[in-house]
Amino acid sequence: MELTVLDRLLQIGDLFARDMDRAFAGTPLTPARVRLLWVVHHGGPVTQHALADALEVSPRNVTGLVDALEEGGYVERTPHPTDRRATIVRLTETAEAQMAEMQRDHAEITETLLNAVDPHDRAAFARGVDAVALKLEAMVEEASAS
Amino acid sequence: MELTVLDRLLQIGDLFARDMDRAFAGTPLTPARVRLLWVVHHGGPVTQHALADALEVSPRNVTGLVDALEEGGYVERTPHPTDRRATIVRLTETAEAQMAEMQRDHAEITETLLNAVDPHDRAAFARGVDAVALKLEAMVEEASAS
DNA sequence: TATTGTTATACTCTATAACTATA
DNA sequence: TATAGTTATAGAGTATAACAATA
Repeated sequence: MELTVLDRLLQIGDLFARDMDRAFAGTPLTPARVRLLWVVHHGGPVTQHALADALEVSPRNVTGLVDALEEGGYVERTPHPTDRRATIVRLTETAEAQMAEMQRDHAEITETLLNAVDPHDRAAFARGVDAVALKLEAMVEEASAS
Repeated sequence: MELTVLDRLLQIGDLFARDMDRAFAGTPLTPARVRLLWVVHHGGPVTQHALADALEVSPRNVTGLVDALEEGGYVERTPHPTDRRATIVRLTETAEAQMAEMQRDHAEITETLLNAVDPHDRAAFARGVDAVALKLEAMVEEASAS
């Protein structure tokens, strides 16, 4: 069975996710937890509520993820300086270093994958990927509006 | 923050998954269950064990998915003609029709997305997607071998 | 002895609803 | 009255291990 372009695109996401999974096997890190760390790494210390919004999950879900990450020594809960209801989540030094390394790996993988594309095709490929992502985004938005 | 090509590719997978989710909201169909139906639709009636291999999940997991799908009227368990240990899973007519429709939608989406790519870029884009998928597949295989 | 599917158990991700402390 | 986070509860996906029936 020949794979369509869409199949290929979905396959890429799957492969990448599975590779990430494998990379964190044996640690308490799971995809959802890594995603939280990734968001805090990029956005800096943040309240759990804002984190729930950023991850598009429920506040309750964030509580569980932060619980596990705190116990594993990846994040710290510190009180909000002015709002005593709120909790600020920040990465520990270990986690910060780990995310920085992950970011380097990410960049390296991006480069390796792009190098796998014929040099003459690269620019068109990048434009195509952009166009498809934007189109799909618009389609999903339109669909969820109706 | 500018998105890299890899980010875009991952975003495409995410968007698509979320759209599928939304499409089956309100039914007992979930991503894992739809995936099982999809595999049976394409491969035909199959034992649960073979299904576990195809889906790359545990046999126990298949039992649960088939339980739910059987209760919902999407699949039927029938005895294997010669091996009395084994169970054959087949789609009901309803599910078969639903999967056929999904396949048509899938093809339509593929076409719409490709049409979003500049005609001059299309061939190069398709070649690039193929190259990236194959490269990533090779990378994952190599990584899991070590 | 090996294989198929199931029961038993457990962990993770996710959600909604009710509650507490604070704003 | 509204908001931040937690407790309570529940469903889904996943895994391993033990087991029964069959090959």
